[in-house]
Amino acid sequence: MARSGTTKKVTRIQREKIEQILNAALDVFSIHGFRGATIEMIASQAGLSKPNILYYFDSKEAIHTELLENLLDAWLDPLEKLSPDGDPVEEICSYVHRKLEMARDFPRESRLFANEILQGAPRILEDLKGQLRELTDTEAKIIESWAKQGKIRPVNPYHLIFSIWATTQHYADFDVQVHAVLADRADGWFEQASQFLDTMYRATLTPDKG
Amino acid sequence: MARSGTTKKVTRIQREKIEQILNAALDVFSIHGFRGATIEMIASQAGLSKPNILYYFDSKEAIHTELLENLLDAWLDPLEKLSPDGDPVEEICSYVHRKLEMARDFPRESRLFANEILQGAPRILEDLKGQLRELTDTEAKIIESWAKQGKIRPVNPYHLIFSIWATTQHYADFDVQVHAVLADRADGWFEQASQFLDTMYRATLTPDKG
DNA sequence: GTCTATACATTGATAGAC
DNA sequence: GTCTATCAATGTATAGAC
Repeated sequence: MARSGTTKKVTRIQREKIEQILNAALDVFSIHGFRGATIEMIASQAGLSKPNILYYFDSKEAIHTELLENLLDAWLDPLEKLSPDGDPVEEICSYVHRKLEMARDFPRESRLFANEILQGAPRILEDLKGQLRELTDTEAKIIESWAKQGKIRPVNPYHLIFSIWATTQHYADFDVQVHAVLADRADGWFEQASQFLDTMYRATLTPDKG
Repeated sequence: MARSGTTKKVTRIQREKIEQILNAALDVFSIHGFRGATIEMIASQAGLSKPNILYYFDSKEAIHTELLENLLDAWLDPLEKLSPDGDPVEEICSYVHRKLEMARDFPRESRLFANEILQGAPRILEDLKGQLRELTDTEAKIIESWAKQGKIRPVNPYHLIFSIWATTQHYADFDVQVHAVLADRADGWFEQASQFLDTMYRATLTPDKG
């Protein structure tokens, strides 16, 4: 019996198999997208048979959904950590840094997310309009209040946030392009990007002296 | 006979039909990606029958390839127009503006490209490593020389270019997310983004006075 | 040139032996 | 729990009438 909604007891072995499948599925979905991926690919990547995958999950879509749900919380966590009490420029630069680290350490998650958004976010549009929108509103208000107090230069907080998402996730989502362009210089990309973005956001946000 | 490699005479009518199909295919591929798209979808969008599509193109892949080839030149054109003789900050800001206009006016092309890169650029990797890499090297050298002359602040030219691509294409590729977050404020997104990016890149690039 | 009908391959999902 | 075998659906591409 496949573990549908009514999960009872799940043994350690079962949990490990499920992790193994989800990990393989993340590999496959993040590269090929939902429709481009096949259960066969996931099975092969996980070292299991096709029906065995479907013993642990009801359907291909069920695997995909579980991955997306797991993703969203972790993905938004760095934004949530903007502290109103810290030094504004440092807070934002450290947010940029955390996001860039995620692009480096969790590129598959970034691409899974990008794939979903690109195709119109059919499975997470409600989350975007709810959870993400609320969180962004909250953080935008913090940024706005910093601007009003003259602690950072006046900028549109939403587009500041968009630019941070874009510039950092770019290194995961467009990884192939980045490497094609940098070629032999690609090795130090993380440090280079980190330094560039730090420079850019400090220049953008640091208020004029006097 | 399908118009394979050996194209002879192509009438005006034929050219129009081909345009019609390519336009419909761009709609479909840009949303669903290559594998997610079906010939049936393209046919329906173009108001033609499925075999009729395959009368004008050898295969689904042939349509996709033609779209990608048409795309690349137009896509890289704004970068090519960076003039070494203009005012550096203005040149770069106007490049940003042109790219943002393209995200607004050609979002389908942007998403088609993004889809392809996300999946590892199987069909255009050689172009990226050749054409794109050379062009970027050339423009990076121009930016570097501006920095050496003190006309802009010293920044890593490659990561400056990456950030411009990322921030502008974000409005096409992540359009759904942008609209979900901005909600009722979304109407003026282009002007807001344009102003924010102008502010950011001026702050980043304008050298300190004195 | 355009259609209907169809061949053929892929793939999601199930049945049933072990 | 895991496998082989298989079904049903989907989708690419072709054949052949008109």
